[in-house]
Amino acid sequence: MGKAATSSVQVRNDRESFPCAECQIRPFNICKALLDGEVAAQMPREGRVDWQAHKKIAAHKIIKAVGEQLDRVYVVCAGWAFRFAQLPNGRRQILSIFAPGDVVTPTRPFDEDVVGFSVQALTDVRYCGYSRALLKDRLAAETPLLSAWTDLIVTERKQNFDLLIDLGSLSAEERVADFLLRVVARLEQRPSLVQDPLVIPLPQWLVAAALGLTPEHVSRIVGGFRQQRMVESGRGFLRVVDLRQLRRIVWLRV
Amino acid sequence: MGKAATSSVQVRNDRESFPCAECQIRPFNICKALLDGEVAAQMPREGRVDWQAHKKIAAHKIIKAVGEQLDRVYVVCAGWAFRFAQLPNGRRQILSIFAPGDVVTPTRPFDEDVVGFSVQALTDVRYCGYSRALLKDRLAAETPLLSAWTDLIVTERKQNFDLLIDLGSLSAEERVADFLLRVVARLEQRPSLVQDPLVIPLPQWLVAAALGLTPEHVSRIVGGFRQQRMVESGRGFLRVVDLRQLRRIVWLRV
DNA sequence: CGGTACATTGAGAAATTTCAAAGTTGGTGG
DNA sequence: CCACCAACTTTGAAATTTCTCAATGTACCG
Repeated sequence: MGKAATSSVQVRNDRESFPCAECQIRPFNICKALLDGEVAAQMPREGRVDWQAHKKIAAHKIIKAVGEQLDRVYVVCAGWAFRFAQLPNGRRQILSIFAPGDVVTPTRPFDEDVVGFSVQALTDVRYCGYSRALLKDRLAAETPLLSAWTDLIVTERKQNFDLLIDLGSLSAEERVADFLLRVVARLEQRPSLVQDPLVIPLPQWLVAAALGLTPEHVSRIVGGFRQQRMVESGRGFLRVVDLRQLRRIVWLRV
Repeated sequence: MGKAATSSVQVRNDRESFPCAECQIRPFNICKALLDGEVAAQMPREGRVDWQAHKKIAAHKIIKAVGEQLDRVYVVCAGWAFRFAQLPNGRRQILSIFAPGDVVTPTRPFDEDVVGFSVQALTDVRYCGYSRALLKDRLAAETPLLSAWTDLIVTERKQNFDLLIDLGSLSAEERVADFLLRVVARLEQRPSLVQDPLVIPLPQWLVAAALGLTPEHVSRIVGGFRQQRMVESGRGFLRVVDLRQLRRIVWLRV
C-alpha cells in the first residue's frame, strides 16, 4: 500500500471519465466494496499502475483469449458476456455467463496471470479492469473487502456445481427449465438492471452451448414450453411466464 | 493468534496420537504448509479449540451430510471419498472425488458453515479436521499459507471446469477416456501414495455417476477399451495400460 | 458358504443428434 | 426508406447414442 496516492475524489469529479459515478449496478455488486470508503478514494487514478481501466468492446468480439497475460481483474459494467472452452472438434462449451455487475474471474487475484478460458462479448460490453496487483494488496489489508471477494468465489463455485448437476443428471427439458430458473434468480438479485427479471436476454444457441445440447433440440423444448404458456420467446430472448410450472418440470422424473 | 500455546513439538512427540508424524503424503499436500514451521508448532493441541482432530470412518458411510454445521476443514489422510448431490429422483451426481491428501472443501474457511453437498467415504477413510476459525486466522496472518491455500481453490475450480467440459461436450467414450487421464494426472502429482499411478482404485459405478452415464454403459465402454488393450479392469479398479491411445480417443471426433 | 455389491451382456425403447431446408428477424449499406 | 444479408429459429425425418429393463456372472466380506 506504499503507492503514492496523487489523486482524490475531487480529482475524479474534475474529470468526466469516471463512469462509476453514475453506475446503476454499483450498490449491488462488488464495486461498492471496491469504490466506497476512504481507502478506495486514495487508489491511484493514473500513473504507472491505474487502479481502474474502463473499456468497451463490440458484440461477438473476444474480450480475452485463452493464454493471454492478464494483470487486471474484470467487472462487466454493461452488456452480457460468456466464458467458453474451445474444443479441438470446433465445438464450444459455455462455462459461465456474465450479466452486468459480474466479476469475470474471481480467482484472478490468486490465480496464474494467464487466461485459462476465453471470454467473449455476447452484446456490446462495457467493462472495468481493476489492477490485479493493487487489488491483491487491498485484499490482504482489508478484511471486509476480502470477505466480500471470497463471497464471489464461493458463488461462482456454487454455480459451477449447479451446472454440473444439470449436465450430469437432468434430461434436456429439465436442464432448460432449470437454466431459466437459475438465470431468473440471478437477475432478481440485481434490481438495478432489471426492467423485468423474467426476461432473459440470451439467444437459444447460447443456452444450447451451455447445456451441452444442440440448438435444434433447445428450440423444440422451448417450443413445447411456449405451447404450454410457460415461456414466451423471440429472437435473442426468453421470457419466463409461469415460474411455478417451470419449477414443476425440474422436480419431475421423481 | 493470541491463543495460549500450551503445547509444543515435544509435547506432541510425547503422545502417540499424532498421526501426521509418519504421514507419507504430508510433504506433497497442503499439510506441509499447515504443519511445518514455527507458527504451526504453537497451534493449540488441546483445549477449547483443537487445531487438529483426527477421525476414522468406514467405507460407504456419510462423512458429512448436506445441511450439517461444520467448524472444521477436512483433509483426507488415507482412503478415497466423494462429494455428491442427491436429486429428488434418487439419482446422485458425483461432484468431486477425493484422493488421499485432498482438501475436501477448500472454500470452507470463507464459506458458510453449513455443508452444501454431502461427502461419503468410498473406502475406509482417515481424515483430519483443522479448526476453521484458527485456520482463517492463520490465512489472514501468513501470506505464504494463504497463497498455498488459494492454490487449492484454483485447482478445484479448474477440475470443475474440466468436468463441465466432459459432461457438456464429449461423447460417453470420450468422457470415460478423459476421466481416466485426469485421475492419472492427479495421482502422478502424489508420488507417495502411488505404487502405480496408472491404477485407479475406483469402481465403475462411481465413474458412471461422475460422468452422468449409466453403469451398464460405462461397463460396455470399459469393455471396449479392454479389448483394445488400453485398460485392464477388475472389481473396483481400472488400470491404464496405453496412455497414448487413450489420449487419441479424447481428441477423436475432430 | 452364502449374500451383497459390483460387473457384464443383450434386446428393445427412448432421448438426442444429425442433416436438410425453410422461415424470421434485425441491422446495414445503398 | 428499402432491400438484402447474416444470424438466429423452426420444423421434419432419419440416424445414432444412450438408457432401461432383465438376466447372468463374479468377487469379496463376514
